[in-house]
Amino acid sequence: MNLNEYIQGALAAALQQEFAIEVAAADLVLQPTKKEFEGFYTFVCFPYAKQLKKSPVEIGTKLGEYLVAENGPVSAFNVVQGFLNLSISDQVWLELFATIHGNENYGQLPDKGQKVMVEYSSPNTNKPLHLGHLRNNFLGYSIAEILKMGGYEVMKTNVVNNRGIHICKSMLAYQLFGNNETPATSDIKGDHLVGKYYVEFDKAYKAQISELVEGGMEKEKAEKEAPLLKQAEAMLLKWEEGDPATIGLWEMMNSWVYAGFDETYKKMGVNFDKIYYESDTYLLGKDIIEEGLEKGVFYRRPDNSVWIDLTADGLDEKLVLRSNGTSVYITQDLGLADLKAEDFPMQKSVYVVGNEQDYHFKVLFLIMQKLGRPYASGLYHLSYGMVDLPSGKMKSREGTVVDADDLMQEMNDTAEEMTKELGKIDGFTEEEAKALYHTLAMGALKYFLLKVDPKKRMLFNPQESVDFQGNTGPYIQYNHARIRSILRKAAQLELTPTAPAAIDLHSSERDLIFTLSQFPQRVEDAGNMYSPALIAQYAYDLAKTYSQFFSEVPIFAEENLDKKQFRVALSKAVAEVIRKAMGLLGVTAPERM
RNA sequence: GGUCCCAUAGCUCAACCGGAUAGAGCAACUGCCUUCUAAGCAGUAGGUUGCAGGUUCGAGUCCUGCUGGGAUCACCA
Repeated sequence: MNLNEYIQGALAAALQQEFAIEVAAADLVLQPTKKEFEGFYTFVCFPYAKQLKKSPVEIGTKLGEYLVAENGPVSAFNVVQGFLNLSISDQVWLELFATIHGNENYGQLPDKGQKVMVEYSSPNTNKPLHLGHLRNNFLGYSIAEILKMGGYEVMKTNVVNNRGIHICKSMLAYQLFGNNETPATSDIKGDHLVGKYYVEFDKAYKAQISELVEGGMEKEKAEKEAPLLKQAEAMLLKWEEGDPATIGLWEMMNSWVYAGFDETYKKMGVNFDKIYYESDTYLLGKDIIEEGLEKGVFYRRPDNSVWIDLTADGLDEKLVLRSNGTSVYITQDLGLADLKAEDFPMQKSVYVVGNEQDYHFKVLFLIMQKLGRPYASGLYHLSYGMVDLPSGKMKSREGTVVDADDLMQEMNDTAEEMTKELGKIDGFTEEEAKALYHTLAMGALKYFLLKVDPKKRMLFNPQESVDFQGNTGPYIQYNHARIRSILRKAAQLELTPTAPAAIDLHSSERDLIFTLSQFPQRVEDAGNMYSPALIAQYAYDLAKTYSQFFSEVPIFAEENLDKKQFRVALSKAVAEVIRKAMGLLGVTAPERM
């Protein structure tokens, strides 16, 4: 039963009967009634006032009377200004609850028969993951889970940037200064070790530039002429030729990085169905250049470079192939788009990439449209804002980058500290306690990063950003743990969670059923808007509503058995939905905390 | 300079297709643990939604201009 749709239908009928106007039921705006008014659903009457030449209050009253008179779900109404507020009978709330209570798959939307690919993470193999990557990974994982629950078949992919000049820089620095150290001999995690040499390169390179500048060279020229850069470029050429020594070094260092990333991904709790490596895909896309030239989408300049003119679309002219015939960034993205569609024929393809690449994706998608790719209309750039620090933007050169591994470890420590302080781990084994710290740490961190609208840039203060109280992951986790505790006790008392046919409801019980009933729609909305933030807000809303119920309504002290069993059932349903909603954010809901 | 994004309470964030007196959390203050987990609940205080116009029954939301911040405009990725 979908109350929302039912009421829309009834309102449409009422408008027809009472005022003889035809409105499509789906077009009727129904919003949740504000807390300070009586009712659950509100219909705004203003839009019809002009058309009907009647006051909104009069319209609302007529509609309200009609809805109550039909003896349906609407038990009462009130009209405030032009707002028609509708109350729902307890009978209907209980029927609604019965459909939720018995349903293991509650929230899972019907199969849409469509495939979606979600690309996220997509790291460079020359440095470890940082705070910005955390937002990316959590977003990507979450939106993939949301789309799954929304009825799509989802493939999660990761495009690893494991080649190119920047990789050669760390390889070169390692060759020069590495003394053959390895993650094992240095006790440094593989990705951090490689990152260290990327920094080493930059230092030495800068030193060379200053030297050249002191020797009288212009800075710009020095940046291009520095021997280290020349060496790195030479190394890239060797790599492309397949020089065994270069490839060997590359493979060794990459394997360190992959091992390091795997560890970090595991801690983050994210995973992928398919990984693309740029070393395999960087030559793709050249045939598309030919195709585009034939179709007249691209044009060739006298120097042999290939371009697309997007000025008619409000963009610029864009290079798609260099004059020497080699690829640029977008060339391989064109090829990769086709490869993805071939591997997984999808209706939608989501790229989780920061908003500094908005322009790139506009161009990419536009080109795919012009080339007539059938999947082009389903391409979507999930563009998210940067994560700023109190000191401003993260800058690797200034050492202000917040490392992902470090941050997760700090969160773990904080969780441990707080949990011990609160004396919450009596009866936990060492292992259980550790697992809980991790669950809480990741819950806090993921919730913090996901509750904000992805499009917006956000601020992260390492000292104080991640709290464990109020609108936080642990608050929601806490409510889940409390319910699990109640359910354990209910089982001991041999109480059967039951959805009763007829009892009087407490107002906080109605609130809970109402909130529970919103879940499927929220999953749908979050998928359509590509916004885990909607799920985060929902989870908080549900937990908060439960918390209120918990403090206002007794469960085991209730004498009426029907009510007692109902409250257990209601609690159980809330725990289930909290667990599912948090699962959509990649957050685990603990049994105890 | 062109294009795009952002600006809401002291701080971090909400506000669904334009709807009621703009909501939460943190920080501050006041109550509430002999009862199902106080990582909690209830309450107080905190706002000219950057500024100026416009559109309309109604604007944080749409339009124009301005101010401030950011991104991007490489034969880099």
